[in-house]
Amino acid sequence: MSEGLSRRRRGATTIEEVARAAGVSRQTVSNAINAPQKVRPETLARVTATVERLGYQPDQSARSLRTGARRTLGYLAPVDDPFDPNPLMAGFLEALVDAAGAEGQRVLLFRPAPGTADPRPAIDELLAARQVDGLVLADVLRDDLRVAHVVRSGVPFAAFGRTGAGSPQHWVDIDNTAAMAAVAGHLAAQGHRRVGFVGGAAGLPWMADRREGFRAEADRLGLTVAEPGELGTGAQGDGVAAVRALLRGADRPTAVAAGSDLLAMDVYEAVRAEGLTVGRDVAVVGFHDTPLCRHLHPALTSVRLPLPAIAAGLVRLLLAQVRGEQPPGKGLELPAELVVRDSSR
Amino acid sequence: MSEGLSRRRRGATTIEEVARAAGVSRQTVSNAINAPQKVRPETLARVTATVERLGYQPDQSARSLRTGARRTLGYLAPVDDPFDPNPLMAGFLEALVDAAGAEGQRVLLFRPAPGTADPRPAIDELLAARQVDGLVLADVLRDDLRVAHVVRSGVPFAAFGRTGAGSPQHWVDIDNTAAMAAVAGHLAAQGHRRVGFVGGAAGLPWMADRREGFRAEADRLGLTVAEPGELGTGAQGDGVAAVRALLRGADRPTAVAAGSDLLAMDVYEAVRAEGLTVGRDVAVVGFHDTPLCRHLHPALTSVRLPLPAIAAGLVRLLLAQVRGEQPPGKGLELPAELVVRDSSR
DNA sequence: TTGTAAGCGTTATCAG
DNA sequence: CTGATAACGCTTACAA
Repeated sequence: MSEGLSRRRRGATTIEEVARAAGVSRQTVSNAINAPQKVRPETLARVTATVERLGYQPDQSARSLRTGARRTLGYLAPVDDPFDPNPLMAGFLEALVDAAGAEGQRVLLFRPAPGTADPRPAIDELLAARQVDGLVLADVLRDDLRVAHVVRSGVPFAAFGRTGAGSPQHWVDIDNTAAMAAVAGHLAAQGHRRVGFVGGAAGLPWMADRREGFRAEADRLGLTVAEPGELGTGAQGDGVAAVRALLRGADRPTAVAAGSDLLAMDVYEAVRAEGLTVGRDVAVVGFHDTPLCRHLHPALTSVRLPLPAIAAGLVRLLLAQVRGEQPPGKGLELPAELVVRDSSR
Repeated sequence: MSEGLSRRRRGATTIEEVARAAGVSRQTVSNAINAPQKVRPETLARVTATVERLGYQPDQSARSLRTGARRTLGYLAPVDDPFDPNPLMAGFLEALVDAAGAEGQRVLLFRPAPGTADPRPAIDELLAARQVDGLVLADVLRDDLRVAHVVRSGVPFAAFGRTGAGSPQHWVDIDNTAAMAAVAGHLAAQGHRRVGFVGGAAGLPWMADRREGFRAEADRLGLTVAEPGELGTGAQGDGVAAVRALLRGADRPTAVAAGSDLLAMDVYEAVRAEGLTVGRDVAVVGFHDTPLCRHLHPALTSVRLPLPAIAAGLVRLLLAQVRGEQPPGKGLELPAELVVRDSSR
């Protein structure tokens, strides 16, 4: 019986104890918590006070076993390229935990087994053990293995990033196109006529959207857009070399928009290497508004993602499915905000 | 009864179904999973195969209710200063999830309610609902409110960072002193005689250790150490100004060690602003080895934290307590590795 | 409105 | 080594 003892030692108050202390039955306490309108106000007050006094909370395992609801959302942490990690992972997670908490949900982190790239076994395990009510996926591609898998398994999910046309449109994303159009507009308003775009590794849908959004608006405004040639992500220096080439010659761009703050750092270096000054000779704009921006000199203008709104949207989308409601048939596209700093004014 | 139906829809295989399919009783299946040595090998094989085939995993809620073990560790996400976020949050979390997973544990993220600074109510809630077996705390100070609180509540915990002498020594930390001694040694070996240290906001114990470790070893090696005056964290530019002052005059340091990679960025800027070149006129060393290092020009020498080992140590420490074993009476101090790049050679 | 009884899926106890 | 029975703490019909 040392087992029951150790459990008791954790100070776990049970519903039974609350009931006894309040002079009512177990079920009345349960009702007071889950269906207060079923309890006479005066009884409710007494029970609530007792709950408060004893610091009682229902045991989540017992509750889950009975109701089937885990009150927990799983977040599949992407396996990052250490060279180019998701710069928002930490901030997004914090926003997600807050948004989930506002709906009474916890966030459970999980990852593929180390050394494994395929996340599907990890997903299956989590679902088989019934530890979550739904899943949040980040960095979702149009054609994503994870999405296909969770759709097949039937678990509620919500994606940060867009799913393909064949999949349920359970996603939230920022409007990359509009954000970069705003960047182009900002640069035009500052008087720039020749602008550059640095997007890094091709193929990522959000990067493609940023490029297109920038080019289209720049065209509309009569700006000339230049892009460097191949620009690998990660390997140091070659990105800089490509941007330097862009900055040579008489008709060099007077402003460069980058697809991420890290890429903007490369642009800073290229500008310096060409003997020019960021913010005076060449304006630079980044993307993500990481803490980095304020540590660069001059401070970097960047596009800020509405992380709390994104997280709230994902949680709402997820809980709608958990409750069996029909989620909206299309994704949620949120605006991102341009934060202007000295690098572009 | 639509409730039972929806739960069933999730495809949850029960132990009962496995037992039927394998032609044994429930308990035999349970034994096969939890105490294989109690089951005759041939039966075990049959049961295991059936478990595999049906993708069965015990329902974690039921299991927790019965055994008291949640198989889940709580991670209290620090409320970051957006100006100076913990640069390792993402990487540390990934390591923690991996380390926990290796021991069959999940990681549950939680935070104080938004707008609240005091993490204690959030801790109490999590414990009252019995959702975790133990807690991981990060960025722990010698005299930490959170530590005092969890000690009082009696829940197993492990701290990244050091706890005060009055608290249980359930912590893992890097050897900041030795790491910075290694930095001083490295700079001395490169022929530097006058070196600087930039530590940012005073008062943080790890920063104090870094400073002391650096100064002590520099002294021992006969180096002259200079430090800037007040150097606020966050507010842009003033840190740079302080470092610039340090770099003026004939006996300027030829190398500067920074207490973080972000501070090293300020040093880069100060060096440039003084018309000098990083890596040639002034060597620079950072701390944390964030992805930033490889995006700076020249690439930044930095101190890499052994995140997987730290995470593994924390999990081991935590599980020892959960199992009722006596944890070691002192903390675990792990070495950090100096990664030399072009900024200091 | 309250109390009674049942059962969620699992593991531990104890008899075979 | 295997099979019946009880219990973990809770919620939800159902009857009072």
